[in-house]
Amino acid sequence: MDERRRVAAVLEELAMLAELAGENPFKVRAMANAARAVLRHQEDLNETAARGELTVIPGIGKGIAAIIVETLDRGEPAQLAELRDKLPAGLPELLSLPGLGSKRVRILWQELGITTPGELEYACRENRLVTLAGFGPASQKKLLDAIEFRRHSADKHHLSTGWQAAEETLAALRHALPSCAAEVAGEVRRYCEVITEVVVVCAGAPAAKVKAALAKVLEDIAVSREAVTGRHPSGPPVRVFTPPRAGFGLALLWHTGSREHLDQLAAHAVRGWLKLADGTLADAAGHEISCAEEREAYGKLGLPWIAPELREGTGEVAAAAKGTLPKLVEEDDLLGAVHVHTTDSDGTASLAEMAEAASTLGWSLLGIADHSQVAAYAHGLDAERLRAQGEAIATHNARGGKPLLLRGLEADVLADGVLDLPAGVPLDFVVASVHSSFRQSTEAQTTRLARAVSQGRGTILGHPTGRLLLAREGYQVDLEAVLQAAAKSGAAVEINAHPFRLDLDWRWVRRAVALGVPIVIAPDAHDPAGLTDVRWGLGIARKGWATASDVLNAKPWPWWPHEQA
DNA sequence: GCCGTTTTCGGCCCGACTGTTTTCAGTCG
Repeated sequence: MDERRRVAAVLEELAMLAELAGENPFKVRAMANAARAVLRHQEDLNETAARGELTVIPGIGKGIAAIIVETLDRGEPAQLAELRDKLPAGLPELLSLPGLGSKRVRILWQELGITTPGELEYACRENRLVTLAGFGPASQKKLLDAIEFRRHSADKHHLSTGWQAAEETLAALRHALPSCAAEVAGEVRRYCEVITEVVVVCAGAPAAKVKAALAKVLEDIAVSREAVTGRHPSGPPVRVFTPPRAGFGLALLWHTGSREHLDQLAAHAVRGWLKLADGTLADAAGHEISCAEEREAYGKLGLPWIAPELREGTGEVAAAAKGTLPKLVEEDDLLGAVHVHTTDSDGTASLAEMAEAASTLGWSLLGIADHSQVAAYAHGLDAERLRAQGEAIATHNARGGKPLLLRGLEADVLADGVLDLPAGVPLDFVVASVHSSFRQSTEAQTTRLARAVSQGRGTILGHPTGRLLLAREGYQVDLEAVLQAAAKSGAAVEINAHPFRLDLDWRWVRRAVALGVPIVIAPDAHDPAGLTDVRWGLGIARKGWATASDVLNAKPWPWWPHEQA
């Protein structure tokens, strides 16, 4: 973690604990603001501190400058340890439950002595919350649901987490066992938005060597008959299968496909007088057929290779047999991306830095979409600042700067589906974003979002949730109705690829494709590194059977306004 | 705690919803 992030994390924790301790809310906010200021600060913090110029940074005064210096020198300010000692350790976890803020957490703690989610669950089940001031039957039920949801998702992980764990595992194997064939399989390879485990196939090495190779990457490593298992420090369990080298292709096929995909493959195999079961393929005489490469395994089954993203048993085997598999959207198809934040709202890099990062990625388009005015918490742009940003973008484009920048806005959807758009400021596109006002009945949320989407071409629907998800359980939208509205108005639907907002279920992507609603793959990036998050969105698009022509930011971009001019 | 003065105190970012009240505090984004 770089120095800025480390200091910002300390300031954020200080703010959270100070809030729980009941300190002045404005002091708390000052800490949180300072954390953001640190993230935005361009220069090396140590150098700024050495010159004694920390207080030059807006939002940082004498007090917080001292905290930063202490953090840089000693790793942590004394204040932080004091606050941790003063407060029960479970309070931050309580605070993270939806519906609980610092005030209510303090009431639970001081009135009922509740300091952990477990204690809270007991209290709810014993009906002890209803007598508490500010609480009632409804909040008791909501909290129980939230705890239940958390338990239910405890063994689920975001794709980005699984991806990271898979890459580290794979790198360790390839480094230690260069002669082996190793590849990621399972849910990660299929680009499932949520994964329960990481699966890797490593062929051609004894399990003991595989175990040794993983010692630095995984915890709790064990060797069973068919696999080496462990747990990545970030959470997900990892299984590494170790077939003989000659069986790599078939093992990869077997450990990648969903149960449904494998069942359909087995049914297809029978028609060719073959038997696919338990990871082995045999001919009519019962002789085992080995396949060193995956393409070869599909070939033996009389099928072309099927992209891993499609292996969910939703028609891909039949399509492969008929030769009608789609030509999925590829990374090279992407011209660029939209929905990118800058320091003008809550990003941590400037417009110029984001443009440069996009150019480095080889993109020719970048759509800037900072927060709209009502999102004051994120320093949303009013008409004047939005106009100024638009002018900066126009200047960049007029100079022939790379990439071409689009003027956009992530506009919150206000009451009755009205978008928070300042009048008279020209925009190339808008990302309609669900505001907290959407936390009401499914019907009302759907109506509002559908109205927002029907406001016209170039509107991109942001953050819709079809099912789950780990971090976004609050939204309830009838996506079918919203997609219908989008289909009518020519609006596009966004796949938000931010690791924690990867919440457009691939089944809805497929539905959008079927309805002819264009898809936009958006990184929702707040810094240059975030731009590469489009890979998650790209994977989900492919999983939803999207081709280049289904994706708005793949060639060509028909509504690109500057081309029309 | 930060900031900016009509400089040493008073304001700090806001709109909407929910569940609890019986007019509003707490939470969220």
